[in-house]
Amino acid sequence: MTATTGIPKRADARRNIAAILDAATACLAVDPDASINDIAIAAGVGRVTLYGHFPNRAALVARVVDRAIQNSDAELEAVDINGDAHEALGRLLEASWHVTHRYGALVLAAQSALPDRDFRDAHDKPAQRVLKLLRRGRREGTIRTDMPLDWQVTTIQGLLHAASGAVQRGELSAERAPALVRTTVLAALTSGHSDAPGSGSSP
Amino acid sequence: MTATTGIPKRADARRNIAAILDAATACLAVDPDASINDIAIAAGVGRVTLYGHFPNRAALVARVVDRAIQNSDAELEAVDINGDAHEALGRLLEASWHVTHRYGALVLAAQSALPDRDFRDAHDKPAQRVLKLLRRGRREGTIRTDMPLDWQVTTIQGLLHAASGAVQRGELSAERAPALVRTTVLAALTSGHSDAPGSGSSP
DNA sequence: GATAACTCGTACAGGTCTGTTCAAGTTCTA
DNA sequence: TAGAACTTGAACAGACCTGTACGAGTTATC
Repeated sequence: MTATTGIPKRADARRNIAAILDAATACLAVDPDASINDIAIAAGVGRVTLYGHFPNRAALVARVVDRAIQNSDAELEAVDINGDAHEALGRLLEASWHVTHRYGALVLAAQSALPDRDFRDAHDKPAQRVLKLLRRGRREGTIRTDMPLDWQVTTIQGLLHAASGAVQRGELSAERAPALVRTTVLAALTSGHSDAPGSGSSP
Repeated sequence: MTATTGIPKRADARRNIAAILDAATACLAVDPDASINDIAIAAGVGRVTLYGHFPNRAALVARVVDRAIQNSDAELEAVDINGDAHEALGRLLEASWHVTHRYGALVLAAQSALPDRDFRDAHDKPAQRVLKLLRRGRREGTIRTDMPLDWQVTTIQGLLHAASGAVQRGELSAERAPALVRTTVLAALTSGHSDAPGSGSSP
């Protein structure tokens, strides 16, 4: 996706682009309606410079989201999905928490700035990972099957967002959040008896 | 709260005010950033007429939210809180679902248009009811006590919003939602064994 | 049916945001 | 060090929103 043009950008240009992308990520994660002006200022460049690198708001948001997805994907890819589905889901949840918390409301910015299709594709990808794991858990009997699979995904996303919001509002410490999300989601989706008292660190 | 002025409004004025309030509720529930223009059109009145009844956006939103809170409160007040806490919470959840679904994103409109204090007060009130019930459930041993009370409230709100969103996006039918919310929340917050298979209609 | 209350369209002022242009500077690169 | 690439502030046009003003037309109410 990186420009097919043979001429490489100048060093300062590349530096600025990176700064803009970083600033945009930070701004949009907090306020999905952050203006181009705010972002330019946060990046330490002029508004015109920003427009020199990104044709419009949508393009910028798209790039930011793209990068966020890529990073998130790498982070989630590193999670060990094998072994007991219950345990694996727990690990995936904690990793997902970090991603959700870091990128916060960015998803909302994407939703209003990107064409529906693009947004859909981007947001669905991480869901696939969860979906796969849930299917396995259902097959193995650790995940309850008396509710739609989609709803279980919705449940997970909902709780992740809720936790992220609570932390941002200062109602919950960022340290406690991942364990709580893990415990709560597992309790909600587990079929039989549920234990998982502490945030177990058993090797 | 209704104007202390002795002179009652004319009939058509009252009718229009009602129409504006209804339209505003509907518009804001879908898009918290709906413009005054959109609302006026939806209400079937001129923009100027709207400004004749409400001095500004904030005042209109405040009235809409006020009414929504009042209605919600009545609806939730009608729920039987007595008896088994587990069962009672189930009933309260289904009622809460209807409220959440009806007023959707209105809470967001309130958040950005109202002074923080007013908003806080309004949104905290319904939470009190849940809080009270959760406390009792914890005391009685039906609700798990190994996670903060606040988090449990957050969990409930998060799942309600998630369900509302899923229905609006067409991923979930409005009929199935209440039972799913109920089952899922109870599974998440119940301490011991959890049953609640079907959406029981046992008298 | 007369009068006050109400509505309506148009139009305006002030604000914010987006995206573009331009002319002048700065900095990388070769 | 020369030239191309890049940055920059100021300034503009266009869009949209809020809130206000006005004059003419409707409609409830007594």
